[in-house]
Amino acid sequence: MPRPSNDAAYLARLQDYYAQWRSLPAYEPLQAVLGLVSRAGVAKVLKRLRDAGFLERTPDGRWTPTSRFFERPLADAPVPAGVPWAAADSGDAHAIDAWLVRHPSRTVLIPVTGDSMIDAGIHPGDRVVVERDAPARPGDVVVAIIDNEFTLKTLAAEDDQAVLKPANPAYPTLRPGDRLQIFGVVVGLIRNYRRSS
Amino acid sequence: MPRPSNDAAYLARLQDYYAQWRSLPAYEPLQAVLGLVSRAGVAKVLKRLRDAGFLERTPDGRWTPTSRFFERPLADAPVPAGVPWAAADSGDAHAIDAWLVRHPSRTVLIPVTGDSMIDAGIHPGDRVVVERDAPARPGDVVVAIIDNEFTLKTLAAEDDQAVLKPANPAYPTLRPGDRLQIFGVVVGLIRNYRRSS
DNA sequence: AGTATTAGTTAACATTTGTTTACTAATACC
DNA sequence: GGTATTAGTAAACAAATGTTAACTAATACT
Repeated sequence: MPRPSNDAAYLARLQDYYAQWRSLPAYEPLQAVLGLVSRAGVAKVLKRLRDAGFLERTPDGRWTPTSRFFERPLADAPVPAGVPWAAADSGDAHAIDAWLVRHPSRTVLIPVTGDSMIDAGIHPGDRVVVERDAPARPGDVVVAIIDNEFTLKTLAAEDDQAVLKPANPAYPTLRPGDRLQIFGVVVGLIRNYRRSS
Repeated sequence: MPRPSNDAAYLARLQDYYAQWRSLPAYEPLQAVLGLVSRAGVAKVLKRLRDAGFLERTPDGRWTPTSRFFERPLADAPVPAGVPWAAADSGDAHAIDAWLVRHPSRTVLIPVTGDSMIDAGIHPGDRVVVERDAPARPGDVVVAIIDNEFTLKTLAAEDDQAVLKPANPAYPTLRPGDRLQIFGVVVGLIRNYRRSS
């Protein structure tokens, strides 16, 4: 019964625009982007895309993409059934950042030196994504400051004392006692196999 | 002579807002975000941030972040304990996306399942950054297609034959012979310790 | 202390914004 | 063919938008 919509095409145009400008246009420029003639039409398209889960509103009422907006199927590949589709092209490359960094102003990248956390999959040359002033819980990987140096360890509790455990049997557990100073919590990790820069 | 601006703080608030909403607010809500009282003040802040290279305009005049907006401070380890935050102000910054993704249109993210590469620090739940159609050399971690499924292994040469070696003694070396089909080369890896989404 | 410089405010402006209501037109199903 | 349903248009609206100009106040340097 209903007249079919080509919302897929509208979504594609919005994705292209957003990939280029990292922002959505206002209604009037959206007319041109979507190929419509009336702002009212634009409003209806946006509402449908919201109902489909691709858009939402910021606190001040602006339209903004949801995470679903950035999802892309694994195109052109002999995709085996059962392989999750979390692939991306250029449009999603930007989402790496957003996925790892929740509070940009408090987030710092720290290069990893040494192999004391190698059993946790944290290798020399990796960079850990560290959020400062985040609450650290036992089990978290944290960046602590010991003897004026950064050190990367797993926070643990031992007899009601906070201790720092390496993920490498060759290193000892640190028991800094009151001198424990936590710089931040490791919330992510990135590794570049091309090792340039 | 000039009165000092705390544009760094303003930028931080914008970054946090954008990280949460993937969009910049309008002038009036920006007053609240920035802690200003007048829209005119907002306009001046935005212009300064544009002049500093953090913001630009979309074709229809909206403010939008530049690539520089997404750069993260890169702390050097070790860092003097007294001034940990100084590391962030060292000017050494780093854009995660640009560092990991060199050819966006050929780059794909693939979630890691299984532990066959765990000794290489590639854990289940990680996402590998895969570049398709890149030349694969022995020693590279590659995504191969075996029996219609993705598999993550290290490419190696053995008697002039290409073989796929796992990084886990519990798994066998694969010798696909002519049936070896390489989907892409792993150029990077990202891990999110917060595991949400 | 004096002064040049700039951050931020206040007030006003035309323009644009997003939305609503009533309408037309295209489509899928019976 | 007939009809219910929805995509999109047209016109109108109040409200918010972005900008300018004149002003005040804080700061760094001499």
